[in-house]
Amino acid sequence: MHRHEGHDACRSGTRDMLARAEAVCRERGLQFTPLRREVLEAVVAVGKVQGAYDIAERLSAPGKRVAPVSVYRALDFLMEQGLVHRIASRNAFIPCAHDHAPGAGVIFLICRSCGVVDEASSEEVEGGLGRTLKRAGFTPSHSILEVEGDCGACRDRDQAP
Amino acid sequence: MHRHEGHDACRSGTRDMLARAEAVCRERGLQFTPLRREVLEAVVAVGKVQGAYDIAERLSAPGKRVAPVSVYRALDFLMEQGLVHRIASRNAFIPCAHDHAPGAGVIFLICRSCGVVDEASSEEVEGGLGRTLKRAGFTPSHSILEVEGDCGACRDRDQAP
DNA sequence: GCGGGTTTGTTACAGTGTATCACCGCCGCC
DNA sequence: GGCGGCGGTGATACACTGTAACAAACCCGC
Repeated sequence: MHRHEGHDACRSGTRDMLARAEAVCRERGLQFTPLRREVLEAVVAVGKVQGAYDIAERLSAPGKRVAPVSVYRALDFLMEQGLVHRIASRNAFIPCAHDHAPGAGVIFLICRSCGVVDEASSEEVEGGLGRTLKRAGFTPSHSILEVEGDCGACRDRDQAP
Repeated sequence: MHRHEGHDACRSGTRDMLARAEAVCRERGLQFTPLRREVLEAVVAVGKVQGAYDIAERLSAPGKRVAPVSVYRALDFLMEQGLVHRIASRNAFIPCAHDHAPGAGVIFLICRSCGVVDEASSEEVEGGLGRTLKRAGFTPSHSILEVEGDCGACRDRDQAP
């Protein structure tokens, strides 16, 4: 089991993220278009959960409107490439913090006060879940594990104002 | 770790469920009104995931329309009492199969072909998750764990037609 | 240049959930 | 009996989330 390097590392890079996206697309023969880049930039820049309509609004400017449907299409693409995650309990999207195995059991830690989402993983959880499903005679196709609560940073901030 | 008794037992009882609901409400000094009863009946009777609008339609009849907003209010109430669960990945609702500790880490097993939702639990998963959160410095308020896939019954049916 | 695939823009619409206000029924109180 | 409060319901309207369908633009290889 391991845990990743923290938000600073995640946030380290709009640049890193874009570089990763470009690499992924080149490698797979897919187009990393301006719209897809802008949507990814918006998701990474904010770093918190935000809805597709928030992103659309953020990308829109007087004279240049980005329709939600375009954002959805870009997000679908980015999710297929594993660059963005969808948070089901919030109908919202976040950047993928780092490369993890495509089907890996990611645990999303959603802070309800600051909206930052951390990613964790645990072989213990994953193994236990696999055994539980097997015992239940259930064949999984995919699973989501989202935890809402307070992140350490917010707790510290609230306690020492 | 344990697993519950299977769908037959869950389904055993619209009657059991209603009795439980009445008991819960009486005990807590809350009203188990006709509307709330009807909504709970509809959720239990179908047994599969269904949206609030499905329930509203099911309860409506020529001359007696039940508005979705009323269904939502009843569902909110029933969820607060732990009689109904919400499946975030489907925007849908199911009856709570049985009494589990209010905050317990329930695992939802959602069959994508028949729509039946089984509930499981695992101390291994729960313990591992707790340790992972602690290590991440994250204080959970609540979590959801939903797995989509094929239940044993559907797999058997499909393999031996 | 041309044909065929992919991407984007645009409009419209379906599905999900909430806010607001009025009304009703009930209960306790004067 | 009358009055006021309170929770529940009905009804309308609206906000938010997501998708369908079609046309136009773009790119790329031929």
